Amino acid sequence: MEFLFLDFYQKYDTLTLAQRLLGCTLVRQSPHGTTAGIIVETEAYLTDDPACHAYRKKTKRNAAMFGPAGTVYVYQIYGMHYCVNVVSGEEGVGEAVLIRALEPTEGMELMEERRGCGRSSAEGRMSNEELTRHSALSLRHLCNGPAKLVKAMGISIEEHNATSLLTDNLKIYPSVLKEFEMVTTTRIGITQGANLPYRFYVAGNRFVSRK
DNA sequence: CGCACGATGCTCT
DNA sequence: GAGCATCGTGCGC
Repeated sequence: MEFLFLDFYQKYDTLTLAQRLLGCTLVRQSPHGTTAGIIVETEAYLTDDPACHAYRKKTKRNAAMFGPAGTVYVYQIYGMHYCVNVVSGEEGVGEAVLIRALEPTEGMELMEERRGCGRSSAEGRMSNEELTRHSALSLRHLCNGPAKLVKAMGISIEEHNATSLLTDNLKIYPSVLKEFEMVTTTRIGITQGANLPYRFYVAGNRFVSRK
């Protein structure tokens, strides 16, 4: 199957792209192995939107947002976490789609290692039934948040910010979800532009960060 | 299960 | 110096 080409990122406005990315698969290839997941939750950040990092002007941090559609924008938040965006809209404008959650499909073991969710000492005392339940729980929490998926996928500012989604290192494949219901809500964790309905997720999907 | 809160460091004002 | 596009823990129910 072919990955998404430049025209996919170029032909939609940011709000539409945020919706069209649902169901698509984010794939990361690293020397340690391949990890992948279906995008199940996104948020749009527009240039005239006070919550958008590019709302005021171009700075060193947000420079990647002003690149062409299909550029990767990674930034640090709360001093210890990172989030990843797909740059959208016209080059030079400054808009992007935040990827908020993935349904893991490949390389879950590697994801666990990167997240630091290895077997705890408590698990040594669990019955098989408990272990199965705990494993399922871990899977559900592997990529159900913007900073979690960045860590699980091994995405970093140094290696990925301002790079193109058309390279093997990090790319996106077309939607694997045929028909699904989409939910639209306000965005999470912001104060400015808090009532704009710019968050989208796959209805009923258990890997979404929050309902 | 849900809610409250502290960690932690960079960026822009 | 304030403010973060967050997460994990700890507590109460």
